[in-house]
This record gives sequence, structure tokens and C-alpha cells, in this order.
Amino acid sequence: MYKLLKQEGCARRGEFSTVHGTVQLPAFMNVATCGAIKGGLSAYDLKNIHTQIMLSNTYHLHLRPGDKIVKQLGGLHKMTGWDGIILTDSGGFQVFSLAQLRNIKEEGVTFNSHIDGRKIFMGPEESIQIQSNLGSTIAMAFDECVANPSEYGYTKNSVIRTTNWLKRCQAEMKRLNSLEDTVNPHQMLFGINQGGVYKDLRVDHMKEIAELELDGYAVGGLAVGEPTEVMYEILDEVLPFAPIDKPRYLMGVGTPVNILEGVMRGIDLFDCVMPSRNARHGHLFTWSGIININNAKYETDDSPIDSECDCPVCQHHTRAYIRHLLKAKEMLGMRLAVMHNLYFYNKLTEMIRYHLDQGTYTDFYKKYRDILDKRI
RNA sequence: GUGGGAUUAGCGUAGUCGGUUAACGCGCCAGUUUGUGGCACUGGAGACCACCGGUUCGAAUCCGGUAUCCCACC
Repeated sequence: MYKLLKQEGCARRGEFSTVHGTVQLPAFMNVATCGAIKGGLSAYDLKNIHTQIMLSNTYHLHLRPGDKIVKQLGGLHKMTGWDGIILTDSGGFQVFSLAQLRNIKEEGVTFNSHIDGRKIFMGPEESIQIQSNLGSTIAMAFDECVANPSEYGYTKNSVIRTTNWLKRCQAEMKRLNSLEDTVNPHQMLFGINQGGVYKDLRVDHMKEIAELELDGYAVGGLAVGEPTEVMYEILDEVLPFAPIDKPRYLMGVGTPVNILEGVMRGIDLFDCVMPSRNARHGHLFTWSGIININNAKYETDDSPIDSECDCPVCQHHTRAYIRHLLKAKEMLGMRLAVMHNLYFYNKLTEMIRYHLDQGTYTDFYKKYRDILDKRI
């Protein structure tokens, strides 16, 4: 259930309540693809870095350990020890990003497992069945994410298929939620807007799915190679047609500035692997810009990663130490780097919420849009 | 003491029937990462080829000597 608390221009301050708690919006979801934040963070660490939502993946958990195993273990919440909100991605994107040889038909997609190469079939029903077994709070619809660039004709047909799939997802979830032994009978479903870079397809699709009474609406298929400006333009065009009383989720995005821009246009939810992946490679976010902790200049730097940051890592450790750990490939290095970056993203949305509450978001946005994505 | 082998970038190695800017891995330096195939990818710097002398138009490569190391035998 979404509640719009305050608006500043198109930017929305809201909250969304679920059986697993209420999330304050805008929010950034922390990505735990296989049921774990890469870099060695446990569910109990997530509380310390102010995580509101954990995101896991249908495709990965279906392959390993298997969604039926997860169901036997009582669902993802029990298995991971995370009692907050969990959103599961549908596997649609993995078909697009991982499988080289894939065969997309109206029924679904056949492709090869990245683990052992065996053939896998996934359609809307399969994706929802898996997500139901995982027992996530929010399930994502099974969609087709088209590559960029893709031709207009192909994209148009793909969007039609994605809409058909969405209706099938909805029907399957309704059926599964009514069964006796369903892990989470209150599971919610978000639809996904597609249409490549074609504004008319995007808008028509959003209008169409807006009528389906979904629990939330995502914009997918962006940040896949198109210029950032194009992404912003699409958001400007599409979001006016998203239901005002439902959360809006921009999938897979993005940099800190992408988030500032997304919020400015009315996005409520984000997720991205960037803070955790980049952390593992030494790229750390600070309120003054991005640093590469591997750089030689930090070898004897005994200041924290970010002197303005109040995360657990910056309270206790120095740049020199974290650089050393990453260079020495000590696991702790990744853990600390990931903790800091995720905290930074969570804090960024916390600050965004604060300024929306105060009615000062525009000033906040102007202050940081030219700083946060810059290398220093 | 005798015989054999080795010596090429910080480290480990390739290259040696003589022929243009000496190759590779690790390390180092820097960059890239957007619904994560778990530690990736792309660049860059760095070597008078142990030393001394010789043969040759030309030597990391052939010859002689010196040094250091390894192995075997006495």
C-alpha cells in the first residue's frame, strides 16, 4: 500500500507498507543476487548500514540452491535471516544479459544455464512459481529486456509479448497466493514498462499496464548502453502516465547522480550493482566524489574513506588500511569497501527523503549533481 | 677437485641453427564497471638480455675468460 506524503515538483516523498514492513521512499535496494550481498555482508550487517530492502534474483536462486529447497527452508526470509522487505527480480534481465544462445517464444524463453550449460525454460508462470517459492515480499513480472539498439518493429512486438506475459504473471500469482502452502500469500507484483528508446512505445505501454492494478510499476530496459540523457528523457515522457498511487521503480540504476535525477522525475525505488561491484574493485563513493582506493596516493593516507561519512567503516578504519586489504586480496577489504558504498547509497536516499520532507530537495539536488559522479 | 646445467623487467619464465621497436605471467601504475556469470575487463610504465673481451655488416643467441647459483660424482 503506497502513501504519498509530500511532493516537490515531480519528486515524491512516500511510504509503502507490506507484510514485511514499511519502506520509506525514495529508497535504494541492496542487491543480494544469490541471497547474499557480495563482499561478505550478512542480514545482521544490513541493519547497521540502514538497508530497507534486499533484492534477490529468481534465476540465480532457481539454479542454486533451487527454489524448492528455499521453500523447504521456509522461504528467503528464513533462509537468509533478513526479516525486512525482499524484492525478487524475475529472471527476465538475466535471460538478456547472461544467455548468449536464447530462444524467445510467446510461451517463454529457452536458454542455457551459466553454471552447467543445461537447457532451462522460463516463462511468466515459471518465474512467478519460483518467486512464490522464494516467498519474497515483492515479485517482479517476467519481461523481455531488449538490447540497445533494437529496431522499432522488434521492440514493438517485444512490448506486446511483455504485456501478455504480465497478464499471465498476474493470473499465476493470484492462483498461487490462494494456495494453502504458499510461503507468502500476500506476495505483491510489480509490472515493468518496456519499449526501448522509443517514446511512443514506452508511453503506450505504460498506459496499458497502468490499467492492470499492479502493486507497483517499474521502468526497465534502461541504462543498457543508451546515453544517460536519453534515459532521463524517457522518464520525463513515461512517468506522467504511471499511477500516482503506486511506487515507481527504476530498474538497475544507477550512479548517485542518476538517483538524484530519477527522484527529480518521480522515481521512488532504485537498485544497482554499482556500489557493491565497484567497491570490490576499489571504487568508493564519497560526498566529494568518487575515489579509487587502489591509487598509490592513498598508501599512507590515515584519514577515513570519507570524513563526512558516519558509516561503521569510516568510524574505525583508514584509507591506507583498506587499500592494503584490497591489494592483499584480504576478504575484509571487500567487506569494508562494500559496507561503505552501500551505506553511502542508503544515506544518499536518506538525505533525499530528509530534504523532501523539508521542501529543500531542489537545493540539495543542485548542490550535489555536479559532484557525486566525479572522480577525485 | 671433476663433469653438466643455469644467469633475460621487482619476481617467475619464453626467446638461442646470429638479422628490424626482446615476448609472457605475476607484481606495479592508471582507467572502466548501471534489474552482478565473485574477485573481471582495458590500457601503461619497467630490461644497455650476469660481467669482461673476441668473431661478425650485425650477438640475448657463436667463441674465450670471470663471477654467482644448482645438480651429479670424487
